[in-house]
Amino acid sequence: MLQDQPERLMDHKHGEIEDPRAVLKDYVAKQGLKFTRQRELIADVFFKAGGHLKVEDLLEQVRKVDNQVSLATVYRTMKLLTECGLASPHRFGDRHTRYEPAEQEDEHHDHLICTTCGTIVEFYNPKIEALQEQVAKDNGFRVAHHRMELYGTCRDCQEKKKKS
Amino acid sequence: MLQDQPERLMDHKHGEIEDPRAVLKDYVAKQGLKFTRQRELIADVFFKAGGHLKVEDLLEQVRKVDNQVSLATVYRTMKLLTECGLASPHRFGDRHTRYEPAEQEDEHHDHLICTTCGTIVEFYNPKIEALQEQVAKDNGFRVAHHRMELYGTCRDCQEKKKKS
DNA sequence: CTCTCTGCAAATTCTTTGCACCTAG
DNA sequence: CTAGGTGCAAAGAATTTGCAGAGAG
Repeated sequence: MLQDQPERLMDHKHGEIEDPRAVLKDYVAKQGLKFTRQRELIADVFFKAGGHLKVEDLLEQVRKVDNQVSLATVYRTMKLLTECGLASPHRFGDRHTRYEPAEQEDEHHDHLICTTCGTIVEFYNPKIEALQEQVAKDNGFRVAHHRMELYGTCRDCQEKKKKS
Repeated sequence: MLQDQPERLMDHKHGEIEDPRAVLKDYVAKQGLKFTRQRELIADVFFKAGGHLKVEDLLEQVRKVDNQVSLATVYRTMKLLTECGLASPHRFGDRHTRYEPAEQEDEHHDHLICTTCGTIVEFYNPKIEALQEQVAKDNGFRVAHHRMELYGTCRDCQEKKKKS
C-alpha cells in the first residue's frame, strides 16, 4: 500500500522558481513578517528535497539540522510558503498532505503514482491539457486549476510481481 | 470556498448497478455477515441520493428515517459497500471523504467542481482516457485507476460575479 | 523595544475502535 | 442460540491554535 512506505521520489525535476529563498524573504518583508532561522531552514530543506514530502518527512529532514524545530512550525511555514506562491499542497491516496514546489506558469504537471512502492512520476501532456479546457468550456466552466493522477504499478513493481 | 457549503449535486445520473441492494445482500450472505435494518437503510439512502455525499450528510438523511443510527455505523457501512464494490470513496478539495456509487466497467467518469458554489458535474471524455493510457504506457506504468478533477467556476457563479 | 514567532501542549476535526447489549439467521 | 452488528464514548491521526517566553527588525 501507499500508506507508510519510505518513498522513492521522482528522478526528474521540473521547472523551478529561480531563487525561492529570495521570494520568501521579499514576501515576508512586505507583509511585516519575519525571516526567521526556522523559516529559512524549512524552506531550504523543502526546496532541496524537490517535492512530494509529507510534513512529517519534512520535519525529519529539518531536525537533522536543528532538532528543536517543532511540527507546528513546519505546518505554519508550509502554509506560509503556500500563501506566497512557493509551494502547493497535494493529497494522493493516503491521508497525508504532501507539498511540492509551486509550478511556474506553463510548468504545470500531473502525476503517475505507483501504489506498490510509492514512486511518484511527473508528466505533462499538452493534448490532455487542451482537451480538459475543451471539456470545461463545453460545461460552462472556467477552470482555475486541476489535478490528474494515474494510480497503478510501475515497471519495477510489475517485474517484481512476475518473479514472485 | 468549497469547505462547508450546502451542496447542490449534479443533475445528471451515470450508469448504475442494476440492484445494489441485492448485490449487498448477496455479498453479506456469502461472507457470513448480516443484512441489518441499518445496512439496508444506509444503502438505500446512499443509492437514492446518487453520490458525492459526505458521511455526515448521509447520516443526516438516514436519521430522517431512523434517528437512532450512529455515525460509526454509517462509516462501517460505507466501508462495507466499498468492499463489495458498490461504492467508492473520493476526496475533493475539502477534508471530507465523499462516497459515490461504484462505476460499472466502462462507466468511469471524472469531475468538474465549482469552487464557489460546490456544484459537482461529471463528465467522460474518451480521448482523454486514451491519452492517459498512452502516457502511462510511455512511463512503464500499468494503470489501475485514476482521478481527474477540474476546479473552477461554473456558469452561474461566473454570471453572479459579473453582476456584483 | 516591539511585535511576530516558536515550542509546547491542548484543542479540533474526521475517522476508527473497544465494549456491553442487541438481533439476524 | 450465537456469531456478528450497533450505539456510545473513548481512542487515533493529522492538523490547528492559545499562550508565554524568545528573537528579528
